[in-house]
Amino acid sequence: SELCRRVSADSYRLEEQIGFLLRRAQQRATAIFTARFAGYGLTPTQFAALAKIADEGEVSQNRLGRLTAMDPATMKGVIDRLSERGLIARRADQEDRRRTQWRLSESGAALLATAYGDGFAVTAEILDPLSPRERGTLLRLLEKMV
Amino acid sequence: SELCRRVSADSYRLEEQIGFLLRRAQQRATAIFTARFAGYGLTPTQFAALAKIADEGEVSQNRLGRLTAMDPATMKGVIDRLSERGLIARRADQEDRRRTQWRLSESGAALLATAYGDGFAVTAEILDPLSPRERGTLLRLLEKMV
DNA sequence: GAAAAATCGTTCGTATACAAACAAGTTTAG
DNA sequence: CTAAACTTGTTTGTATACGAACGATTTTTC
Repeated sequence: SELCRRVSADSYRLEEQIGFLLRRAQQRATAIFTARFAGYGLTPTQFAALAKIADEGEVSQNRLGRLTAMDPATMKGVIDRLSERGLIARRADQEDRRRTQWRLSESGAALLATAYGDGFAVTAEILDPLSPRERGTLLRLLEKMV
Repeated sequence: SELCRRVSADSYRLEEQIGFLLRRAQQRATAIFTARFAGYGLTPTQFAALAKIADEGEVSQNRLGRLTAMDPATMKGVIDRLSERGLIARRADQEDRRRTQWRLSESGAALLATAYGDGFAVTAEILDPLSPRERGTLLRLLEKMV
């Protein structure tokens, strides 16, 4: 139609745009994670938060957000849900009264210890379509782009 | 501490997991898009929907969802917002009374005609950290992985 | 031709994701 | 030392994203 001709989209192909490909790749990655972690009831961001708290031992909410690439508003929701489930415990910071420090609870540590193996399995499944060499290349290029 | 030792996360590095890298890459891509498209008031998914409707001329809601990689529930929200802004127009399908067909309105076509250029600019900015050769490699690997 | 299966669009609930504005507390500049 | 600037965490509002369940309709199967 006249309308379509005028828009003239001949050269813009959505399927080839990096933004669209990244969105689809992340959808697939999330689906693989969700299937594997159904039994834990953990989302990718919740698992990332637990893993980083474990790395740090004790960490403030804002710093945890920076380490896991979540903004403060998003971090609050993730922390609230982990806290409600008793997987993490808070401690008021004496030196800076604005801060809340978080650490793993006993059950959080136990859950995470079991879940790590599935974390590796998720990564392996996501990368399965690629050769070992391609996997390294992809990680390197994504790292360079971010 | 005992808790940390037992979790033993030494080998799981969040920063190197493909899922985490994809999430960060998409965050950056979305931020670049949002900055460039602030004047249009269009989100990445809304732009993708408009571009695909333009490609198809007229398309059903479910088919549009498949073309833009959105599930039906997500598609409904995107369609509703585009429709409320008058950028797309509906038509009841005579052959299949379950279907709603969508096409660009005059203003939607006009907006999209201008926006394509910024779409290309967004792609260019996202890929800017990579060499031309690396850009091709990244697209090929993402395509293979999805 | 009737029952079964599939498709289309909708609704609800939960979970990121982020802009914007805010209060409370801490650090820095002059 | 004090005012300005910054940091920390919270709240609100909007927009994906998807599982699950649903009614209406169409297609397939037998």
